[in-house]
Amino acid sequence: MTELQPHKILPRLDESLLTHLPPFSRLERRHIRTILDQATARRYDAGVAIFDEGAPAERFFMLLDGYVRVVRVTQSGEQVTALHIPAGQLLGIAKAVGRDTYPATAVTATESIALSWPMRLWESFVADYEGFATETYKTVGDRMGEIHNRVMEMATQQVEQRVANALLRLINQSGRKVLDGIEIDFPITRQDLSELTATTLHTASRLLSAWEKQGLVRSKRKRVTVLDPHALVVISQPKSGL
DNA sequence: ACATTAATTATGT
DNA sequence: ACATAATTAATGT
Repeated sequence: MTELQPHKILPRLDESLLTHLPPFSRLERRHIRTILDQATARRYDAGVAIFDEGAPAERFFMLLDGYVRVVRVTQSGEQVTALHIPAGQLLGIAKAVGRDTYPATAVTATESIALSWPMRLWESFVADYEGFATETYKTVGDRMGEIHNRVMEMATQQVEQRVANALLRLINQSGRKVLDGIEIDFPITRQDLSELTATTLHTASRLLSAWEKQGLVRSKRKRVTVLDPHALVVISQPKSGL
């Protein structure tokens, strides 16, 4: 009890942490080694910001465990969750989109572990490691596509369809199979869901309650399980005649 | 077809 | 006991 250390750095990072992750999977062992030797590992409690929107992008991250939400704040001060990022993906890669500040805030949805590197290493990673660039730009493209899809949804679909779609995406990207359905693998509130779909907490709550009565979903506080994905797919289809 | 306001209840530390 | 989450009804645009 005499030596209090705020947080411990993990002793030695094992190469197996990175070998199976897309940005690094094609690299030779010695490359992985030098990459790991330059990395800093940190553990984050749930609900803390890994970095803040607008702050100088000093480091980029690889999420090893947990989930983070990428959050932006509008002029009027409302929070909007842009997307969720599961373990195994890069994070805070401002340089990949030509920025030197973070474009959004990253908040841990669960307790998480991430590696990080100083941003000055970005160029050398891209230059030195075959496949790193292509893989990361692919994920950037995927994310932009997803955000774009949501913007389209906001304009065209009704609330009921949007939250149905949001739930379907969440179980596809971050779902965990349980006995009778697929549970969203991180704590998510009605508020979160409403931010994802640009509606109010109350509407999201009503829809969830209604679907629960119909046996499509089951939810406890902060946990949502989809029991009948197909029924949600049906709901997510725009109604004919509009 | 939704949001907003407000009151009420449930749930987790 | 307290704060946070979720439900529900009433009212507004």
